Amino acid sequence: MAEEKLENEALKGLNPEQKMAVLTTLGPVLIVAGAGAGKTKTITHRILHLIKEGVAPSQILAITFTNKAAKEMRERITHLLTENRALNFPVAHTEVPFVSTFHSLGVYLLKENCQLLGLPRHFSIFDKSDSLRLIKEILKELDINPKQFEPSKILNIISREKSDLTTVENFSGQATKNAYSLAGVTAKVWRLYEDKKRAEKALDFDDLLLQSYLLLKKYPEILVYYQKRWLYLHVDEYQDTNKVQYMLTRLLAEKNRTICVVGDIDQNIYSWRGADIGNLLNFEKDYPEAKIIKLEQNYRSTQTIIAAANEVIKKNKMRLEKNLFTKKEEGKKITVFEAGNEIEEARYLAREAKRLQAEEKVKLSEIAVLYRANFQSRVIEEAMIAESVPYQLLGTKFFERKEVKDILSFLRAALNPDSLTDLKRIINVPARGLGKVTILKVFSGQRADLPPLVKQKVDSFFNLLVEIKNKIEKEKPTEVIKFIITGSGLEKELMDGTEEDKEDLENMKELATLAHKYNHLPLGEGIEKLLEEASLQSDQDELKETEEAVKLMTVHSAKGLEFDYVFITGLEEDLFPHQKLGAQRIGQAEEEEERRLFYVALTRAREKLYLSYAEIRTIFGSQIFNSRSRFFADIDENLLEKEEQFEFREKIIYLDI
DNA sequence: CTATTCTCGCTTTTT
DNA sequence: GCGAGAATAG
Repeated sequence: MAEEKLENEALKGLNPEQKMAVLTTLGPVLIVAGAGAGKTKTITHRILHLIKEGVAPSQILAITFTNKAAKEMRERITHLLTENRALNFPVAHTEVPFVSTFHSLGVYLLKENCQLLGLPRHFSIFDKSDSLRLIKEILKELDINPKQFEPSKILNIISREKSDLTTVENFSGQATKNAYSLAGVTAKVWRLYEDKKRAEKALDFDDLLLQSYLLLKKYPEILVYYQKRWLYLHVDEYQDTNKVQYMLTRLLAEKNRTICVVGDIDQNIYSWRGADIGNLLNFEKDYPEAKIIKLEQNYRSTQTIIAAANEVIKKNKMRLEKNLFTKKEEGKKITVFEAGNEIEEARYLAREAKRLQAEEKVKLSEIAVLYRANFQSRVIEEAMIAESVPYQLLGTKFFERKEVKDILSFLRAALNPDSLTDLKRIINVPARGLGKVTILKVFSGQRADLPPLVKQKVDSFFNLLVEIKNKIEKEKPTEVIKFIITGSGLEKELMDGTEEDKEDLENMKELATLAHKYNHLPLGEGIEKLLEEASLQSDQDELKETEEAVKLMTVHSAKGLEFDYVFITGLEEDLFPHQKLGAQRIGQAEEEEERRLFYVALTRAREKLYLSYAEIRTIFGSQIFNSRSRFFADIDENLLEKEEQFEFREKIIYLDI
């Protein structure tokens, strides 16, 4: 019986030979699978099989694309292990496979070897806005016009180069040509950026991967250590790996060659971030002895949905031939709704969701609304509120909220006194009467020369940080955060402020609540984990997972998820497929990536799809007329039905301001 | 030197 | 229609 439960859906579709290959091949395995074929499940199954065969869980490493996926996989493995204890698994229950994202793995590797790298254990992790602020500062120092050389563009180049394993040194070497070109400026800025970052004892997102790679490359004995430690490697969403991730994987796998990767080139939607499908296509070259397994049966969607998805993706030229099939029923037709504008579109979604719940007894949590760009969520939220449909917005980063970042900065600054970025952020939070000039003086070591009154204020701020540090060593994370809120005077300030202030305070308290789950860890370690989770943008949404609500998210963040009912919105030219403002027609490669993205969106649905678009959309406050997306032409008319319920076509009343 | 008001430019997608 | 920097008032 228990054996039966171990059997997973994905493997049922394989012929016995393939099944054996997945489970028993210890050498390299490449699983090429379509959407909904059970890629992640297959990895999970293989891991369990290894354990069953006597492999210690601690010798297994699995890399997933998101933290959420990692968490789910860990839970599933733990669950199945407990369930199958009766089968006499040779497992000590303290042992768990190491399941994480590449970035978490990076943090882990760098922390374990921090002394060697000259880093403190509590190194800060820069997010994009931290990096951007630093680059702006550098441009100012260099007296470079940020309009001529945009900070975000410079950061993008640096980030892409780092993902491609280019270090500052290499880049400066290449880009000596013209000091006034973008490359020249970038080289100069990048150098300073690295220096300042190092002085702050901080790493940025790309460093987590690049530095990990360089560590293993530079110290062969360390590499050997990890190769011995993780004998069995698994990588999910292999098509989305970039060069650093690929090289890191290769280093860890090249000796044992017991690597199993899973991917689908039709779902490569991160090439803008350096993801290279070549990594997947070249797997056979890297590991000539590799077994290749194709999974084409989809266990998720109805025939209608699969037919539409197949038709869409077939239009792409840069792909391997693959045809998904399903044994599920034909299913409902795809509903197309043409809205006059985005408000009407949003109202339709909200009402239809409400109708589905009332008339078809659909759980709201089984309904997802997908869109191309985050700004589209606003109108949808407003409609959900107006129609009083409970919703949950995914992807709004709780940790990116200003007030939450402030609290986190207090923690970071207390632990890492070198972190100028954090100090600058909070030295005047709440307003202590310390402005730009004072801050400049404080950080250029002129603290003693300040006017007495100002000096007193500055000193009390630094005393607060010391107090926080003491609390971290003595109290549980929840208590530390509560102390920051009260001790800093933020509570007093915000309590009798505006409605918005009170909301900010609520979010800060929410952080204290969230920190609760780290309370059981040894003192100090909890805060460390909290900061790590915050920097790596792990999902905090799970907190409200139980809530019965429609889920709103971008197509990108819907990857790997599935829902019974899926609305794909904003299907207009220039929006989906997206086209940068003012750019010329999108090229072949871009169009194909957008099409893959659309394919990902389509294949999220189990039961039914809704496609909608607006004839007029307000962007930046001005009205844009758009024609419907070219992707409609890819889908057979017979699979579609038009929404003709004109009750939704009410006149929209425009408020004059 | 700091606090407040004002204006301009902006938006893919994310670990 | 918002949020970060500049201009201006205190």
